[in-house]
Amino acid sequence: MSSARPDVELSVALDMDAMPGHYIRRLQQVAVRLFSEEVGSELTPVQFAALVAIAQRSGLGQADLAAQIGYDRATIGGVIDRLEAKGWVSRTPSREDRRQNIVAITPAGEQAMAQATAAVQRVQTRFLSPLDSDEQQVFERLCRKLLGYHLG
Amino acid sequence: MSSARPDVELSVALDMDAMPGHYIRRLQQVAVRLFSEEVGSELTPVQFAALVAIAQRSGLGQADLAAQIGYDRATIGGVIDRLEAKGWVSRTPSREDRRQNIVAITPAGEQAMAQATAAVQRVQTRFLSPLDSDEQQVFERLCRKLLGYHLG
DNA sequence: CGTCGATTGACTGCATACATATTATATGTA
DNA sequence: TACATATAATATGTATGCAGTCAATCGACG
Repeated sequence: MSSARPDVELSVALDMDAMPGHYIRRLQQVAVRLFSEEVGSELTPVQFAALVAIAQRSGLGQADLAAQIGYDRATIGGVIDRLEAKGWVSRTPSREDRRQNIVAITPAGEQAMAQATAAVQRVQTRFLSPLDSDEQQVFERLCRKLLGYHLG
Repeated sequence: MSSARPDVELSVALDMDAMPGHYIRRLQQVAVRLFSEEVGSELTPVQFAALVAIAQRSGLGQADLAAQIGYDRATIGGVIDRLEAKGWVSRTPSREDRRQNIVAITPAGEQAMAQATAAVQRVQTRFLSPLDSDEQQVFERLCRKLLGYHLG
C-alpha cells in the first residue's frame, strides 16, 4: 500500500461506501462469486435463471423470456446460444409467427438444472447468512419494495 | 428425468424472484439505469467511482486502487484507459517501484467529477425513494452488514 | 552478488448488459 | 393490394467483471 499524501481537498467529500449504487454493485459481485463457488463453471447465474424460466413456461419466444426475468433482448440471444451449445435448450421457429424462436428445455437441460438446484439454494443461504432470520425477511421485503416501484 | 428419484423441489421451489442473487442483480440494473439517466453517457458508474477514489487518495498504483473500490485488477486497466483518453486522469511510472503506474486526477478530471456529483447524489435519492426514511436506514445497515461479512 | 517467490501490470478469452442498426416477418390501414 | 408501422431476432460496438497467462520487476534470502 503506497503512502497516500493528501494533495487535493475536495469541496464535497464523497463517501462511495455510503452510496446505494456502489454497495449494490459489490453485493452483486459477492453473489456471483458465491454462485461460481457453489455451482461451478458449468453454469452462470444468468444461464441458470434462463433455464428455470424456460422450464417453467415453455413455448415462449426469446423476447417474452427476456422480459420475464429482466434481461435485455439483445443479451438473451447469446445466453440461449450457449445453453443450446450445451444441449440444454432447443430453438424452434414458431409456426404461428415465423419471426419467433420458441425456446424449450431438453431432458439434458432438466437434468443439469436439477443438479444445480441444491447448489443454487446453498448460494442463497450463504449470501444471507450474515443476517438473522428477522433481518433476512426485512431485507427481502425492502428489496422487493424497491424493485416493485422501479420496475412496476 | 425418467429416473425414479424423487425431486420434490424441482417442480415448485424454484421461484427466482425469491432468490437474493436474482433480485440483487435486478436492483443493480435499476441503479445503473438511473445513473445513466441522471449523469448521462459521459461517465459510467465505475468510472465515477474510480475518479472519486483517485481524487481522494492520489499516489496509488492501479492494483491498490482496484482493491479499494472492489474492482478486478484486470478491469481497472481498461477503466483508467478510458479516463485517461478523456484527459481526466494521468498515469506516471512510479520511481520507487517501476512496475507501478501512479494514477492521479487532472484538473479537467476534478471539474468533470464536480459536475457529476450533484447528478450522482440524485441517483441515490431516486434509488431509495420508494422507501421511507426508516426503511432507508435499515436497508443501508443490512447491506453494510452483508458486505462486512462477505468482504471482511 | 545471484536466485527465487511474490507482486504488478498487460493481455486474452468468456459472459453479461445495453444502445443502436438491420433484416425478416406481421399487422393494420388506405 | 400497397404501404406504413410494429415486432422478433440478430449483429455490432462499448463497458464492465472475472479467470488465467505472461513478462518485468521487486524484495528477501542464501
